[in-house]
Amino acid sequence: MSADNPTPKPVTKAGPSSRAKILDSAEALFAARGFSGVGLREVAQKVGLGKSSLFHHFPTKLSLYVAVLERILTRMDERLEAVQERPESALAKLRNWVDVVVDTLAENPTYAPLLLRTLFEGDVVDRKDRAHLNGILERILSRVARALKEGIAAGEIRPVSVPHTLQTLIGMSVYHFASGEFGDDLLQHPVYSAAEVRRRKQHIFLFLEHGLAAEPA
Amino acid sequence: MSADNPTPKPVTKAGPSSRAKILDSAEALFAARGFSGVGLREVAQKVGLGKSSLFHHFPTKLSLYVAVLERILTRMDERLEAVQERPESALAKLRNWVDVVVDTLAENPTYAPLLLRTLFEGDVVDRKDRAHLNGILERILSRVARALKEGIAAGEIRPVSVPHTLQTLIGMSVYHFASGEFGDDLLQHPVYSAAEVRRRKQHIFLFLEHGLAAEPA
DNA sequence: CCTCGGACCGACCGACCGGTCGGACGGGAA
DNA sequence: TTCCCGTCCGACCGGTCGGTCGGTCCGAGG
Repeated sequence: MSADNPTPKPVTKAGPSSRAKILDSAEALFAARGFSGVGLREVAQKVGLGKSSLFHHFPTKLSLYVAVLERILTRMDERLEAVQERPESALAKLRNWVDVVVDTLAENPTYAPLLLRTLFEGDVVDRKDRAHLNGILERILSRVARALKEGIAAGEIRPVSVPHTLQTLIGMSVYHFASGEFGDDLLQHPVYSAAEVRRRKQHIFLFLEHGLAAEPA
Repeated sequence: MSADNPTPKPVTKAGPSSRAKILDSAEALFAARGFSGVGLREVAQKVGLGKSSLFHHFPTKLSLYVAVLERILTRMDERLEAVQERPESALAKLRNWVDVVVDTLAENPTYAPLLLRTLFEGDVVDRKDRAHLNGILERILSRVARALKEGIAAGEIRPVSVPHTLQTLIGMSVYHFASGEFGDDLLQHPVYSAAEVRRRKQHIFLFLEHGLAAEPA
């Protein structure tokens, strides 16, 4: 069903691990052209293996795709977990998470496109795998949802709809880094350039705090 | 290159127009599974024609895809054009446009997924077609961009980055309606239900005006 | 020494892909 | 009636798809 153990045994010694190399190549290709747009021959060639060798590590093309997604979601979750939750204000917590999410997406240009694609290609992933991936995603989102609810209860945050706010946050971060050449054209600089990443963070922060309206002063 | 005239001649009489039926079916399938995920046999079967008949209306699969996109962008542009630009406040103009865009996306569930997909599958569309589609898109975005700039100049809107704000607006509207089952799960109701569409609009309006922070009062 | 098993490979399978071709059908003009 | 032309179709093309199969290679363990 879903991918098996990350590595059944650490390879005995500690090679560059074909499995990891396959995941790397597949991640790049799937991000660029999607599940149905990528052939296993291409993946194999990019890794430097024969196509049939892929099947020694992943039973089907789909299981490879799911393994790629699982690795991304797990890494994202780990990075968010590492952010200590000091008893700050809810808005400050939100700032921290946006900070980490944007950094992670910016450092790994394959993540945002791949995550967004999965929403569309969701029907290619069966219920079993979906449930598994949703579990990891759930952990990520629940952290943010909790902070939102606490902030609302404390009167620090407007009584917004939590799910709608989550959608807005995803849209502001994931979509932006998945917008590819279109985004590059719209901003007149590369979306993934250090300067634009910084601007994006600031834009999101200020938007969360003030919206678009100017200070009433 | 790009699709030819919307209809070279109105079909002589005015049949249900095979061409339009092909576009309808292709739009639904491409929205669900993307360019490479859909075969022309499937499109033909859904229309009720033989596969070879498709080639009498569109020279290649790609030209069909581009024609679908063109129709969507054109319709979206027409609906936005119909919104008269009474000399309102910039924020009120923005509200009007968000209103129209959300309505259009909500009434046509294929639009949002298809538009977002195109960002990813952009490399399948050649430069010629890209330029043509971007022209239509440009008209849509420039309207909003102008309102933003005017609002900023008038001191009504914070001095935000216009491109980043456009990205945020797209994320809040298009992404949300493209989020499929994931969105349905997150909200606990269908994203496209009338009630949730209304809530989405209100969420966006209030977010634009206030962000997340509670009134300082 | 021999065996065992994991990693790897080339050749091959049936199915399906986008696209072509020659012709059938049918209504309007001459 | 004849011809034309737009619409449509079935059969077919070369090529690629995901996946299978039999077998090679090689280092570890007895």
